[in-house]
Amino acid sequence: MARAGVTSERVTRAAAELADEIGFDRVTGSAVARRLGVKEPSLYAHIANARELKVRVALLALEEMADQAAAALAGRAGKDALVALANVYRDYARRHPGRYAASRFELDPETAARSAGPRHTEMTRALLRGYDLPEPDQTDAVRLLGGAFHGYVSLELSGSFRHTERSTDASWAWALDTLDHALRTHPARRAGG
Amino acid sequence: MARAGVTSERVTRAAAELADEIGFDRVTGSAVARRLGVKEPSLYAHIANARELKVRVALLALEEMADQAAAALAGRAGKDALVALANVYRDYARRHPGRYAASRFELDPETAARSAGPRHTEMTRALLRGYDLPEPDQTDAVRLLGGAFHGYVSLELSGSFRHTERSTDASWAWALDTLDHALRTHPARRAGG
DNA sequence: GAATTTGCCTAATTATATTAGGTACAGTTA
DNA sequence: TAACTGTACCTAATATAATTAGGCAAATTC
Repeated sequence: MARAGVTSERVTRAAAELADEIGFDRVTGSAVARRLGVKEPSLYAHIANARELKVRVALLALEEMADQAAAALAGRAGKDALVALANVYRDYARRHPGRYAASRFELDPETAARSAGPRHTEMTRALLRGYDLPEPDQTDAVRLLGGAFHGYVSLELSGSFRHTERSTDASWAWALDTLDHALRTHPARRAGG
Repeated sequence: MARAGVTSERVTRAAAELADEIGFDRVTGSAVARRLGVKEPSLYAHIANARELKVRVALLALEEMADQAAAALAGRAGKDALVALANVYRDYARRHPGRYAASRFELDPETAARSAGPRHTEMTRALLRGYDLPEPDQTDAVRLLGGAFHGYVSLELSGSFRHTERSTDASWAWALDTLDHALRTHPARRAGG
C-alpha cells in the first residue's frame, strides 16, 4: 500500500477542520485517523497522545488569531484599532467555532508561555497606548478588554443571546462604543492625551 | 446486598462534586458510579445517558448561581448591585470551578429556556434599571455585562492572567469601576437619571 | 404472607486511547 | 540495479468508557 504521508502538521490541520465541523470536544484520534485514511495507531508516530492533539489545535488557533490581529491592527489606532481587534476575535469565532473553542483549552504554563497567547496580550497593550492609560490601569484594561471580547463572543456563539430580538451585531457595536468611551473618559487617564 | 439508594439528585450531586475536584470535562459515568458505590450500568436507571449527566450539572450550577445572585441583589441598587452580582459569579467560579465550567455547557434551546439562565438575564436587567438606560441599550448592556463578567472570570480561572504581577482582585475592582462609570455616563442614558 | 414493582447486578457490545511488535515501502549506498 | 537501512503504517492486544439486555433480590403494596 502507498503511504499516506501523515505528518504532525496534517494531523493538526485535520483535527482543526474536524473541530469546526463537529465541535472541538468531539474531536477524537479515531475520527482524525479516519479523515486521513490511516488507522488510529498510526497517529501515535506523529503525536504523543490524544491531549497533544487538542493542544496542537489550540496553538494553531491562537496563532491564526494573533496573525489576523496583527494584520488588522496595522496602521490603526484608537477606537479604530479597538474595533478591528475585537472583530478579529468575533469573526474568527464565527468562521472557526471549533478552533475558537480550542483556543480556550487549558494549556500547561510552559506551553502557554511559548504559545501565541502572549502576543494577544501585547497587541491589546499596544492598542491601549492610544488611550493613554498609566500603569497599572493599562494592565487592568488589558484584562477587561480580553474578558469582554472573549465573554461576548463566547456567549453569542453558545446561543445565550438568541432569546432576545435585538441584533447581536448592534449590541456588539454598542459594547465596543461603550468600552471605547469608558477607556477615553476613565478617571485614571492622564490629562491631555 | 443493601441498596445504595441512588437517585438522579444524588447522581447529579456526585457529578458536581467530581467536576469541582477533577474538572468538568473529566467527569465520566464510571467515575460517578464509583463514587456512589454502584456499578456503572446502575446509573442508567436514573439518567438517560452521559450527556444528561453533564446537562444536570449545568442546570444545578445555573440554579445555584441564580439563587446566590438573587440573595446578593436583595436590597442593593446601582454600583452596589453591580459589584454584588459580579462577585457572585467570580466567587462561585473560584469555589466551584467544575460547576462553573458546567454552566457554560451548551444546552439545547428548550432546556436552556427552562433553566435558570433566563433568571440571570432578568437579574442583570433589574440591576440595570438603576442606570436608567432606554431600550435597546438596556439589552445591549445586559449582553456587555454578561460577556464581561463571564469572560474575565473565565480567563482568570484558566490562568490567562498569571503572567502579570498585578493582583487580579485589583484588576477586577478596576473593571467593575470602569463598567459602572461607562453605564452611568453612556451617551444613550436618559437625562436626569 | 403473596404479588408486584423496581433497584442494582452480571454479561455483552461498541468506541476510544494506547502499547508492542511486524512488514513493506523509500531513500541511500555500492 | 541489488542490497541496506530507516521508518511509515499495519495488525494484535489491552484498558477504560458508554450503553443495552436481561436476571435476581429487596422494597412496597395488598
